[in-house]
Amino acid sequence: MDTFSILRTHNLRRTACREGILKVIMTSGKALSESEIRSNLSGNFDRTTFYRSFKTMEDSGILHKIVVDDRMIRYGLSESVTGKSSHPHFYCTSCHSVFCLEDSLVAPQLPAGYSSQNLEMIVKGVCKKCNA
Amino acid sequence: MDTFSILRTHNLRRTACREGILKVIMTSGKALSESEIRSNLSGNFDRTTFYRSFKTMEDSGILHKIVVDDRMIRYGLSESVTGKSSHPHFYCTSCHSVFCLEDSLVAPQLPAGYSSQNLEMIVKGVCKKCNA
DNA sequence: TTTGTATTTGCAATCATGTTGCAAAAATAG
DNA sequence: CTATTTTTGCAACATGATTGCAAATACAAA
Repeated sequence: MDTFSILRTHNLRRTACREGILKVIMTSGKALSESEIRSNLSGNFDRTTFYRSFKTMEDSGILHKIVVDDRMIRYGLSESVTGKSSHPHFYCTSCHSVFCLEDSLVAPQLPAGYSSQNLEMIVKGVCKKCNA
Repeated sequence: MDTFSILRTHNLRRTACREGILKVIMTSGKALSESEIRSNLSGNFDRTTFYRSFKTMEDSGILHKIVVDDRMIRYGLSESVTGKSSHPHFYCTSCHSVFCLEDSLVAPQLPAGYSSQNLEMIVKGVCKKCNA
């Protein structure tokens, strides 16, 4: 799906910043941080605009956050856009990249009274490239 | 185990800040953020001292970080101290508390060439108290 | 195509979180 | 008690993120 259709089906206006962000993420096939996205983006946008674009697209369900403990928030395309189901992520402690894993996630048993909205799993380790 | 023994068995000096942090976490039975810990702590320590205490105790394997997407790092007692095995955490999106879940974690299959060091799972939802 | 309205942008200011160097203070070993 | 090593607190700094507001832009409707 192209960036234009993604924005349109989520009732968002088409702006250069949003389209640029989506294009960079889609091309990379990974979840990226704000700084990674900015350095791969043609055109110069204010940080504020970036943060607001992320928030808007997250709220609309286009992007989802991935947080690893290096305190850098990364954004990836959400399941409704990729068509994939919920899956674990792999964080390479050497090159700091985040990849999607293919397995599906199994929800743990919750105590009585608790309700679940969402499931996140991060596997930390070293990726193929860094292991070589 | 008391705070004194914990520090001693990990070859750390016994300081008021470290003992205070441990005591607050142990009493709460949850993973807490720096600000939560500070507000429950008698005695006033510089922010720097706090951060250094966390880092020292994390490096020694007494504490471990838990990161949820509100960008607040929480610290809980690590498995070597509690005797528990690796387990998922529950994050309440209403009261922002973090609880430990009892299930054990199952590692997903990794692609060839990838190696795993560590596994984290966060279930987001609403806890018993907030559901009531 | 032009115009009107609602949304989005960029800027400046501000806040929160976290880190570093360094001298003074405290903890431990002997 | 003293010497040595570690830890603390302060100031300065870095980074990530948010807010208010006026100017610019996107889009729908004429």
